[in-house]
Amino acid sequence: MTFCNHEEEHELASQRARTNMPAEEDIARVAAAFKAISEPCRLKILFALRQGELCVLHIVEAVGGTQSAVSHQLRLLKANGIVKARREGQNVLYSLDDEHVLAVLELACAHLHCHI
Amino acid sequence: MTFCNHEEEHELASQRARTNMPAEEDIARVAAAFKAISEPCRLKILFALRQGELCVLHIVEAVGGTQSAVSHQLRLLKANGIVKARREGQNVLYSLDDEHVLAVLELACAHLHCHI
DNA sequence: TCAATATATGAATAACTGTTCATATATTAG
DNA sequence: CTAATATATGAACAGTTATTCATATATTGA
Repeated sequence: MTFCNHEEEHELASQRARTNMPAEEDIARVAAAFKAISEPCRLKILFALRQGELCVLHIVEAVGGTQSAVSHQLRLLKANGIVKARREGQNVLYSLDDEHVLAVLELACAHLHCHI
Repeated sequence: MTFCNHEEEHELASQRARTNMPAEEDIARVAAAFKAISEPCRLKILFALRQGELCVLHIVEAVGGTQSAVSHQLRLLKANGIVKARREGQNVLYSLDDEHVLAVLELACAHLHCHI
């Protein structure tokens, strides 16, 4: 505690930071969710799904890459609650899990000043 | 185009997905920003900074780890526009870059049903 | 100027992640 | 049932990333 000789309000903030730190488990879940949407290929999938639900090969068309790679990415996105899937005959249709996902994307784009 | 035999609306969605896909450069920037906040250690830093600006060693106290590791993480967060820093004497005080950052965190937590 | 404190960084290693390839499973048409 | 189409997955390799260690830079007080 000999470090940081600035005002008392910062000391208090430091204490609050410790007491208000979320549980390790919640931190890990949030981190995993962000990691899921932190690769260009997976982000492209999400941007593609803004248009509505798409089958796997349509997603492959939209984002490029191989069917296998896209399928692996979809599994990761689904495992982290970013997208959901439903089977319709031979096809599996993917879509964004809920409105939070699109909201986060739009916030991020606003933050980075890119108009999408 | 022989795949995916479902309704016409999905075909149209697929076409729109291609035409409305953001530029590679924007995709990369968004991905990098999410990657920056996708590691537990860096997320803890952000949660700590909810309380206001903190010097490096207070952050180290709040999140654990070594000073060196935290400093590396802070550099990454700053390089991606997630946090900002200002020097005050011997200390460098870090804070969340703007209100978008907190908003994204809160949205993510709401999505995952964790109350923080 | 010298010592002490705070912060930053280069290099190396260890751990993690994405892609590819081959193949497996699932569904439907014939 | 068989063939064809759509989707999923295990294993291995390649590329990336986080941490550590040692050290460098910056600021202040004596």
